[in-house]
Amino acid sequence: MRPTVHDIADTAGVSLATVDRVLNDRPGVRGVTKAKVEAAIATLGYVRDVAAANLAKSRVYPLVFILPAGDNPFMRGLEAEVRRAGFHSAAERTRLSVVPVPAFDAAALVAAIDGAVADQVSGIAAVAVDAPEVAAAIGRAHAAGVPVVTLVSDLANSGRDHFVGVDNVAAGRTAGSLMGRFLGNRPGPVAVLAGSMRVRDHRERLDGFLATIAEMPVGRAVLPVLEGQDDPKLSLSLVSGCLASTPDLAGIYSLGAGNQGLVAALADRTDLCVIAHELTAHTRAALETGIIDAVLNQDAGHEVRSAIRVLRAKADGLPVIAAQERIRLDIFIKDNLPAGPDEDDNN
Amino acid sequence: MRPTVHDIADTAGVSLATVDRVLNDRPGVRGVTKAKVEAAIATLGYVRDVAAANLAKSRVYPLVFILPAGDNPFMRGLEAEVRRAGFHSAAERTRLSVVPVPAFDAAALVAAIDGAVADQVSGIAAVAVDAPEVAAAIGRAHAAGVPVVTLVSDLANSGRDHFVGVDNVAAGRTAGSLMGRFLGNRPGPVAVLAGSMRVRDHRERLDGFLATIAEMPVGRAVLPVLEGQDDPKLSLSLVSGCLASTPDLAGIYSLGAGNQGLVAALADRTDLCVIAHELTAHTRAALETGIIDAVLNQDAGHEVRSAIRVLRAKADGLPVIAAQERIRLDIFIKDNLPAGPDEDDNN
DNA sequence: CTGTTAGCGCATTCAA
DNA sequence: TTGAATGCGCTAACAG
Repeated sequence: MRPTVHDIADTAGVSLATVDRVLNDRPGVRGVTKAKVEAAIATLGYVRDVAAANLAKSRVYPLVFILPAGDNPFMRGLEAEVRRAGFHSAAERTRLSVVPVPAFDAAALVAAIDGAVADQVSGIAAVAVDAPEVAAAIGRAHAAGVPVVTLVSDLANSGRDHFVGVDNVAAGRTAGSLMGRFLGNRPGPVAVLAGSMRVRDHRERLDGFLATIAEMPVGRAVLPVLEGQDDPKLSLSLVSGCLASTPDLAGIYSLGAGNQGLVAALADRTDLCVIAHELTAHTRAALETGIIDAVLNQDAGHEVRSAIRVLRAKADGLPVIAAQERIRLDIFIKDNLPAGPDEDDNN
Repeated sequence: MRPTVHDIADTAGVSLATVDRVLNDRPGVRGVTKAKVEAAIATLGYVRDVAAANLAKSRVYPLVFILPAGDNPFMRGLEAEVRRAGFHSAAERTRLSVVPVPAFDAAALVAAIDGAVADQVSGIAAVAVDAPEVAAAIGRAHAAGVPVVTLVSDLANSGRDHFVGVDNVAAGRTAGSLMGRFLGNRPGPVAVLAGSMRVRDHRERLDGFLATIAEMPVGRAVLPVLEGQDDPKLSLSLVSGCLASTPDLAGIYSLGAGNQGLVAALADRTDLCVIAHELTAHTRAALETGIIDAVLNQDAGHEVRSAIRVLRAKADGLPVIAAQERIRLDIFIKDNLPAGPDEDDNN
C-alpha cells in the first residue's frame, strides 16, 4: 500500500497534526521537526490522497461564471459546458453558478463582479469586456482575495490571475495560412467579417490574419472589415452587399460572430474559400455542405474545465501548471468533424 | 449541503447498511424496504460521492498498458503519458504499469496478456497486433473477467471491451482532402509511405486517403505504397528512390511510421506537399521548417486517460459514455502548433 | 510548539 | 432481512 500520514508520523516520530502542518505548510512547527517530517515524506515517497483531503476538508468552492447573455451559440455552448461540469463537480467539491450579463455591457459586468465578491465566492471566471472600469472591478476582486480568470477574451493590466483561451494572434495566422493555401494562385480579394472591433480577441485575430496574408508569395487584397455586431440580419446584409459589389471575391474570414448571417448570405455558393471561428450548429452544417471550408475552434469544455482547475488552485494558493492549461486551437474540415453535436471529455 | 447516506437512512427510516445495499443493489433487502429507500433517494436528489466511496472501498485497480518496445516516438510518447497519468492516478486509486513487448510480435503480446491475467490485474490496455492468436488471448482475458481495451490499433472480433483511438478511415480522408486542396491544380502523382500494411490502422488510413483522392475533381495518380517497416534507414532510401525516379512528384502522405527517414530524405525540399501522422520532435521540426505541411495527430494523453476511465468503468461494471470517449483527430499546421514539446491536460 | 480526538461520506464486517 | 460499529486517508478543532 501507499504510505499514509500515519506512516510518516511513525517514521518521523511525531503526531498526525504535525505531519499535517508541514504538509500544508502551516505555521507552528520548529525547523528541526519540520525537517524530520520532510525527510520521512521523501524517503517514503509519500503523495497526498487529494480525494481524502477534500473529503476531510468538506469545504466547498463556490465558483461563478459571468457570461454574455443573448443567443450567441458559442456563449450558450460555454454555459452548457459549465452546467455539464457542475454535474461532475460534486467530487471536486465545487459549486458552479452562471451569471448572465448583457453582451458588451461594461457596467453590467462590473456589477456582476462586485456582486460575486460580495457573495464571498471563491473564484470568478468572466468573459472580459475591454473597458477600464472592468479592469478596476477585477482589481477590486483581486484585492479582496477572490481569484479571477478571464475567459475567451482577455483583459491585460487588470490584475486577473490567469487567462483561459486561445492565442488569438496565432488563430488569425492559422486562418490566413489556410486561406492562402486553399486559394493557391487564384486571384481576387478576401473579405473579413467581425462582430465588433472593440473586442480584443477579434482584433488580435485580424492582426494575425493580415500579417500572414501579407507574407504570402501571392499578393492579395483584404477588403475593409465588415462589422456585423453579432447580429444575424446585419451580418447577412453586409456580406450580401460585399458579394454583390465584389464579383471577383475569393474568400471570406469570419472572426467569430455573425456566422448565421454569413451562411445565410452565402446560400449555396461553394466557390468561395470561407474560414470561420467556432464550431456550432450553423458552422457544422455549412462545413458539411461545403459552404464553409474550415472552422477554427476553441473547445468550450476544455476552457471551462481549465478555468475551474485554475480557480481552485488559486483558491487553495497552489501553483498553476501553465503548460497543462494551454487551450488548443482546433482545425476542423469536413473530414475530421467530430461525430455528434455533443462535445467530448475529460479531461 | 448535498444529501448523504445518512439523510436517506433517516427519511427512509432504515439503517445505513440497508441504504448501502440498495445503492449498490446487493441482495438481502425486501421489496418494500427497497422501494422506501429508492423513494427517499429520489425525493432528496441524492448523488453518491464517488471520492468518498472509493476511499471507503480502499480498493486499488492495477491496470497494465502493453506497448510496443523500440524507439517509435509515438509509442514512447504514449508510455510517457501513462507515467504522467500514473502520477495523478493516486486519487483515482489506480495503479498503472507498462509492459513493453517487441513491436509486431504477436507471440510476445499473447504472453504479456496472459501474464497480466495471471497477475490478477483489473484491466488491460494493449496496442493490438492483427493476428488470430492475439484475438484468442484477448478472448481468454475477457473470459477470466479482465476487461481489455485496444489502443491506437484495433482488433475486431477479439472480444475486446472497447477501442481507444481515432477513426483511421476518417484520418485518411482528412489527409486526402488536405492534400487535394493544398495541391490545387498542380499536376503530378503522390506517394504513400507506410510502416507495414499488416497493421490495421495503416490500412484504414490508406483506404480513406485513396477514396478521397479518387473523388477529387483533379485526377491524380497514387504511386505504389512504400513500406518502410518503421525503420529510419529503409524509409529514407525508399523515399529517396521515389524522389529520384519521379521528378514530377507532387506530394507524400506518411501513414505514421518512418517520419524520421522521410524528413531526412526530403532534406530541404519544401516544394512537395507533405502530410504526416503523429506530432513528434521530428514532425514538429519539419512543420516549422516547411518540409511538412500538415500533421494529423491523435493525442496520446487523451488516449491514455480515456483508456483508464474505460477500464475502471468496466472493472466496476459501470457503463461507458461513448460520446465522451471519442478520440479526436487533431490537425496541426505551422501556425497552430502547441507551444512546448510538452503535452497538455485535462483533462 | 506539539499531540488527541473527532469527523468528512461511504463500504463493510459482524451481530441481531 | 436488517442494524451497529469500525475504518479508508486526511483535516481541524481543541487541549496540553
